[in-house]
Amino acid sequence: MLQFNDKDMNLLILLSEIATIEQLARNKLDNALPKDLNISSFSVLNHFSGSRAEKTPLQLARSFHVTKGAMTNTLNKLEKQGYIHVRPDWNDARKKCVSISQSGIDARNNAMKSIKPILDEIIQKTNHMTKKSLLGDLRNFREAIENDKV
Amino acid sequence: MLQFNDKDMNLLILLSEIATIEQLARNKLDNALPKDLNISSFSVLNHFSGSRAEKTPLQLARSFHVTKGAMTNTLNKLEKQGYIHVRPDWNDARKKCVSISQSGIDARNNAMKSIKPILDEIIQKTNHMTKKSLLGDLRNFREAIENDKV
DNA sequence: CAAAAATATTTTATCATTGAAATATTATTT
DNA sequence: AAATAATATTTCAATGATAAAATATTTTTG
Repeated sequence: MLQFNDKDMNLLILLSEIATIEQLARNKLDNALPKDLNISSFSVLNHFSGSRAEKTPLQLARSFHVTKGAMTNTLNKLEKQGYIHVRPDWNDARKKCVSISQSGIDARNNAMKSIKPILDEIIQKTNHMTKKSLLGDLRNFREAIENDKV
Repeated sequence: MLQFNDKDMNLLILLSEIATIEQLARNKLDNALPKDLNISSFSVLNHFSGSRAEKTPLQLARSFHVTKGAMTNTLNKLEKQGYIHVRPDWNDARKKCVSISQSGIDARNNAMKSIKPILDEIIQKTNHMTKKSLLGDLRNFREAIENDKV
């Protein structure tokens, strides 16, 4: 009779808890966002609100741990909407440089307003310590997954 | 000039950390699993390894926070593979009763063996306290998201 | 310097999920 | 008991992601 140890089982439970939260949060936010912005597009815009420095599509794909094709798709939509600027890299014709536009900033701020009630409800229902220890633990945990070579 | 408070921003960072981990873990496990089992199918089989009691498709959909259509899809595949038994509920013809088969148990154990190296590497790279506090905090956090009516 | 390898982006086929509609059955209302 | 509402499952079109191949450009090698 096969047996797996408790640590493995507990890790699977932990991962499934994470997957559940991701699904719940994604659906809630997706529904609350303006219909012209899905979570992927919003995340890219929000990323640029922290630092408006130009990024290449590949850098963005890596930041979000998403395939290059998926990022091409998201950036094409954002560009058509006028929310980002895309220009060639004059030093290397393989690359592009992506930055947020003013209307992208506006769209991001508007999107923030539409999801704020959801964020505030979650904040109100969880206490400060939970969220604070969660973030630190999650970052350690991500690094453990990110760095292993499989 | 629009301003959003730190709590909102930190919550978004936390959610994006969760999404990142989910994506990393999903890809790693998906690649490691036998090709006839994706994460969704494996999760259902694994669910039954804890308690082999029969469940309806709707109960399973709710457990995994997935739509009924998605669960129909997953269960159809598992049934074709012979990994689950599906029978009508004799008391209520709208319902079905799903349970795991012996070859489903075997497939699940086999799948566990194929992902074990990944699990063990993560376990080795994170310490016990991190994982222990993580799970508790995540459960509180999930409940905060789960229960709000939006 | 020409050929081969590496890098960046896009394209394509496939797949799993969603929301909503369709179907079937059971429970409730009047 | 007939009509209406509620519940469980399936189907369907649309969407967004993946892996892998295609294309274009730059870097490295011999």
